[in-house]
Amino acid sequence: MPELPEVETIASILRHGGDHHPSLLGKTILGAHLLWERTLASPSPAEFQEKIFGQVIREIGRRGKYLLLSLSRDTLLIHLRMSGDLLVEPSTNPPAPHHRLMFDLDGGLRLSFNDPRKFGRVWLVADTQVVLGNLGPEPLSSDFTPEGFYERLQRYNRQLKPLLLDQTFLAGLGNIYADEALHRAKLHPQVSAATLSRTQAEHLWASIRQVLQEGIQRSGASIDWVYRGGEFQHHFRVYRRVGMPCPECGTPIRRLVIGQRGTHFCPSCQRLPTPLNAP
DNA sequence: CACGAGACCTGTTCGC
DNA sequence: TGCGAACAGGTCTCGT
Repeated sequence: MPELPEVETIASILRHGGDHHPSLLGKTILGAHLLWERTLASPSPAEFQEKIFGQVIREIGRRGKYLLLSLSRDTLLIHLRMSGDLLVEPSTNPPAPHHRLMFDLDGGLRLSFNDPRKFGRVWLVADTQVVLGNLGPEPLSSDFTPEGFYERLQRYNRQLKPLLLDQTFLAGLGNIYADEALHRAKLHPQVSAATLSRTQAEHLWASIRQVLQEGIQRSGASIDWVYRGGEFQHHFRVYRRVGMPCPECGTPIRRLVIGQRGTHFCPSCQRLPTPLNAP
């Protein structure tokens, strides 16, 4: 589920409080219950239990698709992968189906990591660089510039779609926002990054920021049974809209598999450049 | 270096 | 209706 806008939305809810719970800032972690072993990436379960006890949640942030809870001594990093979600509930609730890790907090609250597909991972580390060290630039930060983006695109003779999904190239884009950004930039997902003109690169840069900002503004996208609250799914222009008309030109949207991911695009607005030596 | 396949998992939806 | 196939917001590892 969660790409940058969804993780940002969850971080914001945990930081400022939600409909039925207060902010988690200042809460003390009284204990952890690990229900699916592999959810905890590091350290060992025993060390995790021992280290997390008594730490206070000081800050709640995000880097790429990682949720960051800065604690008294360490940082708790959470990656939701495909189906993960976080909820705050009374600590007396019985564990719901698919709960993988639960944190008891003071005030009778519990922070629960729910993840049907079990792909999500949690780390407790002193140094976040161990986990976040290879991430690419943060697309909404001021140091992500159109000039720098153009120069980095030039370095890769790779198809655009898989490159945009590569978190070491750019942090936070996932399948939905990559498809939506490419459509707004009128670029075919299989165009080689290195062939983009300066203007095309700048257009893509602006499109990426636009879709992410709109996603955040609409509290993310909610699809299927995972994650609730977001509205961005009502504003997709191509994602999962096979056969429906392109909002720009009316041509039916098509789907391709690129890098093992379903890819949605308008075959009219997003054309592959014709080779110069074509017959 | 660039790319594809397979793995990790469970649940929903689609097609016959 | 039933049942298997296809598909799903992500990332890692291996082989070519």
